[in-house]
Amino acid sequence: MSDQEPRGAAAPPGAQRPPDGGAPPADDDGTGRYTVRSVARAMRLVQIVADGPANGLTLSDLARSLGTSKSTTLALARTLAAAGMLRDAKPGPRYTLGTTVIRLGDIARGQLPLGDLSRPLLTELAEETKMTSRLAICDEGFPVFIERVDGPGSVRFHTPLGQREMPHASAAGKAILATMTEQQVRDMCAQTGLPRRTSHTITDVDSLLANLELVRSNGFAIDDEEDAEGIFCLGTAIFGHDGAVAGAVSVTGIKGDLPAWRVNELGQAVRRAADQVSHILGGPRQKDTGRTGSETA
Amino acid sequence: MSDQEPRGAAAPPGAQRPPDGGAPPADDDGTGRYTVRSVARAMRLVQIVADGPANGLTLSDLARSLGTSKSTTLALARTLAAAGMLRDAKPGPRYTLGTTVIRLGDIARGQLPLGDLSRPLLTELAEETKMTSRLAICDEGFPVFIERVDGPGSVRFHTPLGQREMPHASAAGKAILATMTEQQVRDMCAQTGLPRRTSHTITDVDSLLANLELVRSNGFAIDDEEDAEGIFCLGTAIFGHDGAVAGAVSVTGIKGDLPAWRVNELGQAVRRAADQVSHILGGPRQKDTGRTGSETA
DNA sequence: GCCTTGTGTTCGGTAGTACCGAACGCGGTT
DNA sequence: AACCGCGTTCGGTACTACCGAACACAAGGC
Repeated sequence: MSDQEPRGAAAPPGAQRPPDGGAPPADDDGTGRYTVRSVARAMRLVQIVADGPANGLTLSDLARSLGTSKSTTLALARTLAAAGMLRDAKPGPRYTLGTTVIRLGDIARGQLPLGDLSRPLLTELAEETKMTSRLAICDEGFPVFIERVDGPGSVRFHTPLGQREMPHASAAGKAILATMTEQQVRDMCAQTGLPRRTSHTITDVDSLLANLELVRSNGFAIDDEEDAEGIFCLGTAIFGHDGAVAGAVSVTGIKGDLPAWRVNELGQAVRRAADQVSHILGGPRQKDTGRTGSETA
Repeated sequence: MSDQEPRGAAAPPGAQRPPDGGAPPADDDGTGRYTVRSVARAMRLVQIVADGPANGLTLSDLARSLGTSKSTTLALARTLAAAGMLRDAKPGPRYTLGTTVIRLGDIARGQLPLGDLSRPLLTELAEETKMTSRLAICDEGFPVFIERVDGPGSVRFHTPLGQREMPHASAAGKAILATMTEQQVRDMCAQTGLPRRTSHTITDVDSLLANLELVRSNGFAIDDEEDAEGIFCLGTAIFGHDGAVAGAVSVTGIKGDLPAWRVNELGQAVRRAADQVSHILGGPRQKDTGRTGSETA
């Protein structure tokens, strides 16, 4: 986040370091140890373009955001453009994301066994519940949505794909957490904390653990305006062939549109869909309650 | 493809290049001039993983495919993994595509004005025609599909997104070519040639030009087993707010399922959908015949 | 059992290169 | 005209990305 370039600013021009090399490889870009700087920069460049406006950014914009000189930025951008990751629009070169990105994303979803297979099930679920239904994979404990089917005539939510969601403030996240041991849950929470998103967000571990107990007995997790005001989600976990949690299925809708008496019915529908996904994966159906088998791992 | 590393092998150690610069910066990686080598390699690495098996590749596999040492490959892979572009699976580190790729792809489609907006239209078209319907953007003359909606109960075709299709052997491609001048078409063909895909593929420019004339008078383009045996496609162009061709809409199905008398009806349906997309973009409806207006450009 | 072959990993050392800054040519606005 | 801003090119040098060898570990063969 707050990484600044140690390159041009810090080193006095005359100070030539003795060649015997007292300096270790010098932690690279703030990201980690032993990485390739120019590549890390290039990836940050892509991120910048992705976060930028839809009509693209100029080279100077990129140079400023990246904190490098224009010439360096040009070289990076050219290389990325040659690979199709970036694309320079015609009038007054503005860089946007290239088509290769789309292709890679499509391949990634296809390789992620759940990719295409779950689509029909999500479509069915979306029609049945009239809500936006999504499928998430479990990425080191975090839910990451990889597929989305909007309900018929439903409002379109801003639901980005491929992004880590907060485990404690999403239905999918809590469905996944509910399959873990208490210690694992505590470890997860230690990583990210439990940042408040709305006035309903669960912000202490003990309340979360109690909530997860409820998830286990109900068979589905609920996000009742805990992530965004007015938004209601409901999700259940799915399991892979090894019995470990593989992700979750969830539905999203406007809280006001949803009478309380429908919640249980929705929960059953989501759970039925999730079980079918688990079945495709060769995994077990969701356990009714309590133990989930992942404890021995 | 057949680029070999000029690094350690080619340059004699003592031969110090005269500083006046007789040699130009030495074409980098085979990709283009003035690019950053390590970044180009990193992107090739991602491509290799994408083209590899779904269960991933080992580091040694990557090193072999990339033609670099394991240590270099490790540094590249680590950097990419830190950015989320790659992901090392748990048992015996195997690299697969990371979730960032999915996120970027989703953003890219969202930024590509057609992204979400066209979805409902494609869904409608898919239900109406009972065929797989897709939307392509025009990338330097080439059609690149960015959205796909499978028809109800239709066979799932292998239809990768974000990939350049052959202009002469796809309905979308010919729909786009039909908006160009003869010279532009010839230039396009000169770039890629007209490789034969099936026994029905059009392989000489004059036949192609004649076919395009037919496209203009019909108002839609047909791919009658020209790209793949047994596959029938039908497409029409869409236009942006500047009046230039922006892409195409096409439907795909099994040739045998499609009686000849339905072709015209399908053409009208596709064209109606394409016109609606054009309308969303603020562009003109497709012209009935002949001139397409892009000739003056 | 040991030896072999594979894996992923770390560590020096050097040559090469990725980086910056300055200068250039353009098209726009003040 | 003079002025920014843009994208682009060109040298030169400090740095860094690269390789190769060595290491630790796991699996498979004789």
